[in-house]
Amino acid sequence: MNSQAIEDYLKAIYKLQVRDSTVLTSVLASYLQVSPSAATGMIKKMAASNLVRHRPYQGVELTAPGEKIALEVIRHHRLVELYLTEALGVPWDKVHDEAEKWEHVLSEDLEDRIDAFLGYPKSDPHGAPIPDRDGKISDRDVCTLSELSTGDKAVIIEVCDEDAEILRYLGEAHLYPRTEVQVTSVTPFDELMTIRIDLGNCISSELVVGQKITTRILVKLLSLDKSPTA
Amino acid sequence: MNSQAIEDYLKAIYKLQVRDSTVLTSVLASYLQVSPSAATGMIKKMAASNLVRHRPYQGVELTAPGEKIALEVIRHHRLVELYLTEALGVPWDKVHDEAEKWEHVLSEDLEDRIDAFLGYPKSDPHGAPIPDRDGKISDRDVCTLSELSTGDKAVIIEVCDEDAEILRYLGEAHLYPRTEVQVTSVTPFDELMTIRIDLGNCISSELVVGQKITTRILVKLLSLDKSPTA
DNA sequence: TGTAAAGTTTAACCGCAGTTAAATTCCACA
DNA sequence: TGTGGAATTTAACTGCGGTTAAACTTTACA
Repeated sequence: MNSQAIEDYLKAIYKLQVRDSTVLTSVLASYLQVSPSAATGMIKKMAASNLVRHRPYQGVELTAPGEKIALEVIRHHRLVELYLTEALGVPWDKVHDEAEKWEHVLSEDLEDRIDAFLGYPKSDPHGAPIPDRDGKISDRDVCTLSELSTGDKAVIIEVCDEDAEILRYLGEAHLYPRTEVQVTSVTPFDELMTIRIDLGNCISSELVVGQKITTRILVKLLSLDKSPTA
Repeated sequence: MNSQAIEDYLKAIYKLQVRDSTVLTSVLASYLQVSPSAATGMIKKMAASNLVRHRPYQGVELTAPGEKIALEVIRHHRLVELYLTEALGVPWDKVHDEAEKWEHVLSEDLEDRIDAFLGYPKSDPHGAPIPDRDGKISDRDVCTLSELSTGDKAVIIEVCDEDAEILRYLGEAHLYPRTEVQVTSVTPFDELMTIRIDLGNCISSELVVGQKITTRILVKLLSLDKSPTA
């Protein structure tokens, strides 16, 4: 069995690899809030167990066994997040921190029971995909909200779950997964985006959001209608 | 916050104090499966934090703050045991080991949600009382099954939860909390006890049990009818 | 009442995961 | 192409919770 610390490192490397296929020690260290030397030490230990590949001074990459463990931890995390929301009504800005603790103590048996209780779900409350038992994640055709242009219509697929304050803000604005939005306008330089949010029942609201928000929302483009609304 | 290790020590001392008000280092060490010197070390650390009182070579006792923490951990443990049984259908011989892990990562918020979900229960699946939020445990008028005599009728209040094999055996025999039993006979020397078990619907079964079992079952005496059935 | 055995504590050590400080390597730029 | 600065790694150390071995109490009994 791997320690909780190693599980946290593997999960972090997995997440950081999405952006850059090789992860620098300093990036990993600051993500995990430890000193660079602590990260180096753990990297060497994990490399010795063949969980990561380490090219000194160049960065680190998961091996197949390392990625497998990372995906198991992520599966635990996301199942627990959804379970806490569905079964116990924990608000969506709190489930992440709880799941950070629970993911490390979840037995296979309990994982299966929770999975069955939830009806073998495909995504967590923030829209993040839940890997299946073999660690497979279904492909998705998404981009960030910030990549859209004026007139684009899209449906929210996923929001970043790691900042509770942002989640509370998004919740108040009804920016949940499955909510439809349309880009009304984008300002130059700051790229402030005005979006129309579909609240259902033919009601909608408008909101101006900056890149702190637009880069943390993944959407699926619905139409390519570029005609300016103005 | 106290470490998981300290929580485990406090809980262990609490349980061992039920038998003997002062707990010997060796007894604590063997209960926790660590060396006596490890126990001594932790005892000294906990004494320095005023969680226990230590009389060297004589034993250890919980202080009021130490008992408070022990009861909080026990409350977590028993709530989780019941929750896993009720909400996820985990069999009663497995919930103990799961709860040993979960009890240390349960937030106050989640504790409250689980408590409410379960309807503020008073006892866990094995019949052990759940302390309330202030650590209070309601008084019970119980004795061990081994203390009964021929002819005594009693209702099972609690069974020891720490041995999964015994729990499976008890489950097969329908020896759950709230089951009624009557002592049919007791052999001399070995004190093998024949008991009639009320299975409901006017069906009953008979079983011969030794002290390994009879000392691990807490009952409440229903009648003092001592007339031998023979 | 002296002593041996049993129980307890102390001492020296280990692995884990972190720290700071020093040494090393890499890279970009003059 | 040499060199300074930034990133990385190594070295020395810390606290935690465990270990074994040695030293020390306590106690029971001859």
